[in-house]
Amino acid sequence: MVIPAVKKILIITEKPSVAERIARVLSGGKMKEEVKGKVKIYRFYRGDLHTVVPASGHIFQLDYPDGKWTYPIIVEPENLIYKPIAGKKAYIDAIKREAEDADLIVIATDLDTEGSAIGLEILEALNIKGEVKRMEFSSLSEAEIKKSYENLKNMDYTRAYAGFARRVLDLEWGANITRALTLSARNHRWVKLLSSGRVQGPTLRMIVEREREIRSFVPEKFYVIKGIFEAGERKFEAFLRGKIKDPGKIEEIKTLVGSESRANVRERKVSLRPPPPFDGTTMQIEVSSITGLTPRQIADRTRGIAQQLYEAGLISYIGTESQKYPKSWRKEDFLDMVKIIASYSPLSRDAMWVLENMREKAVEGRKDDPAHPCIHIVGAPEKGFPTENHRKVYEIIARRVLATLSPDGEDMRTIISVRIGENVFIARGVVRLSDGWRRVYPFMKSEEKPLPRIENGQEVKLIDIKVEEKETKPPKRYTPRSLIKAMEKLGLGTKNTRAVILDLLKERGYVEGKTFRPTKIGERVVDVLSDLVPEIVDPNMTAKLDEAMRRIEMGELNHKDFLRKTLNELSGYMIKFKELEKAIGESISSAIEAKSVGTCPKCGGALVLRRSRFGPFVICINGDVKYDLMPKERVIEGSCECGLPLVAGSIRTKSGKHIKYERCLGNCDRSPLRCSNCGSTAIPKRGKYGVYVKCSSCGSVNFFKISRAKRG
DNA sequence: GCAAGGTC
Repeated sequence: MVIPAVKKILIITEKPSVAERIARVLSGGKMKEEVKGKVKIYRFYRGDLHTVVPASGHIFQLDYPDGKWTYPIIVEPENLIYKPIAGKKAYIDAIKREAEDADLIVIATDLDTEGSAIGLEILEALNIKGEVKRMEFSSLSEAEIKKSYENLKNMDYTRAYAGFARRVLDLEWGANITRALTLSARNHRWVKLLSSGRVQGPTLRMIVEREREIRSFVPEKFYVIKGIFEAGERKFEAFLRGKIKDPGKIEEIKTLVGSESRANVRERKVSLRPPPPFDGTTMQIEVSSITGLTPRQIADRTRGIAQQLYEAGLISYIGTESQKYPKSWRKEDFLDMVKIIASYSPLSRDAMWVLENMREKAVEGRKDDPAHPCIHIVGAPEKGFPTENHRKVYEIIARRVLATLSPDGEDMRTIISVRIGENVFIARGVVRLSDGWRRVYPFMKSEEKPLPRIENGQEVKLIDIKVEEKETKPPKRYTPRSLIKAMEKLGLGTKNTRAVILDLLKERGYVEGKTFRPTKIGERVVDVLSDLVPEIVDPNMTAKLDEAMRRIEMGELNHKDFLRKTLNELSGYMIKFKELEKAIGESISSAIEAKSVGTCPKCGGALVLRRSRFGPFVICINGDVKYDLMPKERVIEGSCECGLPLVAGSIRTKSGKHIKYERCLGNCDRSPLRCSNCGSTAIPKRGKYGVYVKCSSCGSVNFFKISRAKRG
């Protein structure tokens, strides 16, 4: 008897949820789950032995081989290395172990350049040899998973190379420019890090340019002219069309008072479609603006209100990016959902109304997510809600769902225009004809502005003119939202990275405030880069990269050729930078307002207050001395007799009493903190588990809790 | 100490 050899097929996915889904579909639900470390892997037989193991996004990071922190540093792409990303070890280990005895590796990461690059990085970093295939699917429907599995493709190397080229370019340009900026400034002033990159650069430039537009803005006066008209018994107001800048025009218009003319009245019915169902992001934004809760309170992964509603089985997955209902849903499924809402008494009247007036097809939005449908209702609470906020969030989501199944609303829009000579006055009105979905979802603004009934052609008389003086306003600073939109328009960053990059600009000290005001350093960095490395502050670089990636993927362009060319360009810029390093450094560092808190005892330079993730510290601008502050201490006015600044803080004794204290930054003898045992100077220290006070002479340790030391 | 991109 011949026992047929069973092969081991290893399927590697981009994330755990996809591993689970693929295993479930291909095994018909009969897979076995094994937990390796914190990673869940799945095994099943389908003829051969199949193992599905997830990655977690990128698990290796492209980096320079260890070396000196200098520039220019241009490394051939093949000499860059893949470093394991901290925190991803469990995934790396699981994949490595499962790949060892696999006969066939199937890369089942997302079907885009980044997904293929993740596949390539796993193959190369783990040195996986042998047969490799690619599973190509763009949705996680059962049919598509099965189809892609039955039609395995060759590994899509060109697509992966396109992603690899992006990574190399971003790393080498970013690291070179960051090092160049930082090192040049450091010769003059102490700076932590001055970074830039393909996305940071143009984004910061937009912020700086906006600020300069605001600064150079000259307001202009203009006039809004309102005519009061009389038509028989009725009166209405209409605005003169056009922007009036010439005050002489006002007098001219005033002479028209008393004129008669005929009204031109146009009416138009408009239907207003319901809004689409929520995806995760729009849910957060909208629920936050209706309730005043912060997006974090709503969607925090562990304690968020919506997250809890999801875990309680009341709403569907909130992390979705889809604004579409499940593709498999038929009319009955929608009816079932509305019935669930109807079973929740505060909404049952509205839900019943929707059942009676349900539209043919639910309204859906453009955004889609292969893994999850839009946020919808899956259950009703049995015994109310734990808090009022839970109730509010649930009801808003339920109402949103109802709205998508409700009929259009209808408004009547009226425009009355009156011409007197060359001047046209216009009045606009809106009246609600039917609420439609607005009955169940009353959160979107739609104001009614009724106008008196005027017939088309009716005679009207201008009886008064009112003038309001106004000024043109400068453009507004960016808000996080408007800036993210602007980035999106230019193709800068991705939906996952835009907000992260804005945080980074803040952390670097380039911008401050809620409305992105550039700091002096931010402006100087933009100026220096515009001058020396214009490419890195130009959104065009991203456009060029996108085009190159497209061509690499199509096989029209060799990624090595592309990289050679762009790294050559970079090298040219960096050589120029190095030559001018002194002047650049002076220029940047002159913008760094190192607010001095004292003078360095070693070199006499300024002492400045900084903050790291471990807490505040004081450092000499030349880096000669550095003093840590306890997390809640601050530098206060005046100085210790030894010349160093004084700091103030408070400690809590074991009995819970708070004691305020001041001390010398250098903990010299004048420090008022005394050991409770022997009376000599005691020094607060920062340890792993918090802050404690240790006596320098008798060594006794008093555990005063100042505050918990932050973990890195 | 760096970038930008995934995922959590």
